[in-house]
Amino acid sequence: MKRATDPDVLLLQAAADPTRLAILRQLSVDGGVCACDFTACCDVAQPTVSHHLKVLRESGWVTSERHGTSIWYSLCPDAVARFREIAGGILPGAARPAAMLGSLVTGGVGIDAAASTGRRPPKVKPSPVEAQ
Amino acid sequence: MKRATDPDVLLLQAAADPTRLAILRQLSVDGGVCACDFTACCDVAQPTVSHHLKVLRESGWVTSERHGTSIWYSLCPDAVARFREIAGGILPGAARPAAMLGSLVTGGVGIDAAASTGRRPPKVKPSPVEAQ
DNA sequence: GGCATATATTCAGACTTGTCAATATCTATT
DNA sequence: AATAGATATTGACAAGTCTGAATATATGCC
Repeated sequence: MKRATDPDVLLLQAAADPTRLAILRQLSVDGGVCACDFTACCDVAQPTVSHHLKVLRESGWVTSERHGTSIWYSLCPDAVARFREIAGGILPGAARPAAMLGSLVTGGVGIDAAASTGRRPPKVKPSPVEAQ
Repeated sequence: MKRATDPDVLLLQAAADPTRLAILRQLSVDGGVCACDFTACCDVAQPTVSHHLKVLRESGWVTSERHGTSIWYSLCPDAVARFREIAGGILPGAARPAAMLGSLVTGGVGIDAAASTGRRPPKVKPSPVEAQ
């Protein structure tokens, strides 16, 4: 497996687990939650909760604060904001025919279909939109 | 590993991979992209691209459409919208002291801190907010 | 049909992840 | 200091994932 280094991917990977998403949602509802309470909402053993909390901590999703013997977790606003940005950055731009506008619209950032692969389109390479 | 069944988790899992996130972002920029072009933007072999496209297809992220020998992929608006909803559903509600309002606010959906674990808070269980 | 191109599938290997039992660490209380 | 409770760490195992080589399938053109 190619170890993920992109921070966005790390953030998504941390959220992409049933137990951890449940933890995030619980924190979203309750604001600050004692670590001991997650064993109930997630139906896993205590070491497992601790493991997932560690993953969330190291990926920047949550911060912890000790109070007596228990430890309280809460969401990290930066991570929440970044998550929204990632989601907001993906748009279904299916209306634009890539073959015609792709290189213009992307301005060199995106793929120039012909140049990137070093080959020509077979004969014509019609967009799925304009074809039909 | 506990197989994920929650559709939200499946959607996140599909996006939480460097190659697949790159594919999603490329689709977000270009609208409709020929499968052959992803090998360039992701720097992986053709079978690998095909594998990731399958994952994205089965998780509902993309739809495919054949045109001649090539196959065009585009983002599925529903998945994009759902992704935004998931992101929007996580809020850093750290301002609310869970110990005081938790059971009231969640109305039985969230955790009732005292009841869920079948035990009482040690002596007092102060919120990290009100403590200090 | 035969050939070339594009995409999908199969298979195997290396690596990662989720889980829990056992144990350790830390804190507060007596 | 001893004890009790909460959380973290270690270790091990099962299961999943990513990857690419080899191969199969599908489409279009001659």
